[in-house]
Amino acid sequence: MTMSTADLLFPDVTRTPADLLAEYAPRDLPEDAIVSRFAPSPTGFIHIGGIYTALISWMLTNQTDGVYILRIEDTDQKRQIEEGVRQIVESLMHFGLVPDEGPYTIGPVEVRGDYGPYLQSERVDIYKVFARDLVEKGLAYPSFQTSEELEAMREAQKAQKVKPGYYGPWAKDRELTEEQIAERLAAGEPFVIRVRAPYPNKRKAAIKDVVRGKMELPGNDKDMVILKSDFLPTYHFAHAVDDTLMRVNLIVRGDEWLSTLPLHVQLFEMLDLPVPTYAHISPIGKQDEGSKRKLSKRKDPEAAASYYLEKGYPARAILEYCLNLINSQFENWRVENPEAPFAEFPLDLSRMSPSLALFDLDKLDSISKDVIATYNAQEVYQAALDWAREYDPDLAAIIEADRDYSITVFGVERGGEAPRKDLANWSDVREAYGFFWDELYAQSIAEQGYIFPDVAPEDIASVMDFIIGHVQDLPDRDTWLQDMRDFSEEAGFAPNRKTYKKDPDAYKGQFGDVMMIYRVALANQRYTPDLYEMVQALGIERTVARLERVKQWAEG
RNA sequence: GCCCCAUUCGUCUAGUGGACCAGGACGUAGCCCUCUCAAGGCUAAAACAGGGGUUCGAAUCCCCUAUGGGGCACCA
Repeated sequence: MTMSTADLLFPDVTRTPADLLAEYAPRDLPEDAIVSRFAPSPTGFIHIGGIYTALISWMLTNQTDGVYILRIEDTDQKRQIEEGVRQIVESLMHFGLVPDEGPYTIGPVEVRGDYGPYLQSERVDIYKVFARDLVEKGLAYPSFQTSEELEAMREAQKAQKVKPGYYGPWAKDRELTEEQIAERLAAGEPFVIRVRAPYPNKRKAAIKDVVRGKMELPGNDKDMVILKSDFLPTYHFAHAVDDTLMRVNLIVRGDEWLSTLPLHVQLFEMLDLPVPTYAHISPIGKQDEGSKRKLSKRKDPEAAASYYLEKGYPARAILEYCLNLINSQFENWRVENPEAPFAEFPLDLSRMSPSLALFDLDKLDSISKDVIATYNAQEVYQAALDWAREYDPDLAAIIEADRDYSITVFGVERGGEAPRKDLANWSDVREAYGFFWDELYAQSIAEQGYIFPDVAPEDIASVMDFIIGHVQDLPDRDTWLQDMRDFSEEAGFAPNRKTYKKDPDAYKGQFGDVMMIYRVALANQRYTPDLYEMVQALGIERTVARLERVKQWAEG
């Protein structure tokens, strides 16, 4: 008796596609619920574009009471990276984009789901069922070419100036008889399974794409590999099988898949499965020597999502920036809904631009400043500390040493109507607030000396004298300022710049100089928050100590 | 080389045949406020890639060119 090619190829397959379709039944969800998935390779590296894609899926599925799945595309055994899955999940958790279903256990959090396995390498038996089905229907066949033969074929095609690929007349094994196949199988020749694409293919592939609208692409006529020689599927086949069985109804992915879309549509049709809706999104790019290009994992450190975390951008700022790229209406929505969680923003893929967007760090900074401006002092303290523990341990130790004081510091000019917007990320903390902590203040003086304006030392000393006496019993803000003005004038400083400019020789300087002396004495910086608030935050003791030291310096 | 996709200020974009001498945001510049910054307010410079059509009328529709992006793997 002779065995069919399908039996020869897949002797251990007992189930049919119908069995699997029944096993992974349609989900019991609201009519318009979106089921989507994030499907990275397990390299551990998350591209900022990955976060961008995951964010879209997360938003849409959350807003429709759908399901957001993490599926790991580990079908390329050459690229395995240990711990990759864990790193991916941790990154997603850091951004708050936690999948509803997936292959992971992190600490107490165990996430599985009824539509797994979620690791493609564990789904081999499932792919075989569908591959066998195609072989039985004559829509797929084993192909025995070696990579050398394929390379030679491509060379020949290049020489003849015809399009490269395994198709029609070039597809040598397309017309192998069952007997021939049986022989070569018996001889133990390695093989792959290829789809039998119509050739020539005049039919156009009709596609529903939420970002680009309706499209018609030339139908596929290449006999693409669906199962590799190790029986692991290629992306194309896994996409059709997995997204069907997981009942995914919206495929969000990069537009690099556009060119293989006709193949995907063809696969669904061959398997007699409904074609899902797609959202092909454009990549994030950067300006590179006058031209735009996609952010490259190899060349651009800023392609890694972790890059922004290291800099200390709050996850929310990064996500809000991404939202801004996805739908520019987001920024108007944000103005109208300053308090609302960004997850409530009605994301609309049809309003997304189909072309490449450049990542704009200035814009990120601006958004991040707005985000941080909504934090209260404790939140700033906590977030800055969390960041510093990982990326700037010295700073962490310093701000942690006196928690109450640090919170007071972060409360300067914060929480009112117009909060300071001087932090775009946590690595800005040192520069903007460092001087508040004695250690960093002393360090600054040690490194660059005092940076007073050009005023005689004895005048600085006399300013110190006055402030030291005056600061002991700090009056209200207006009085304080008026006292400073009065002192300044009595001490021989012009009341304002204009007056000073008119007759520079008549004055020691101007009021602003006095205040600058005050400021530098306390911070050794030219740029600081409001002086009055600074004094309050520093406290009398610390303030006087700094002033005394300056006085000594000025006198000596 | 072939195929697909895209193209509005520096950047992200609004714009779906007349409401556009093209609007907003970031960035830039100036002014105001002011003890320095930050913020805030006001103002300014700044774009429909080019060429042909279609139409009474085009940023918007069609064609060509240019430029950019992506693909042409037993990688995703």
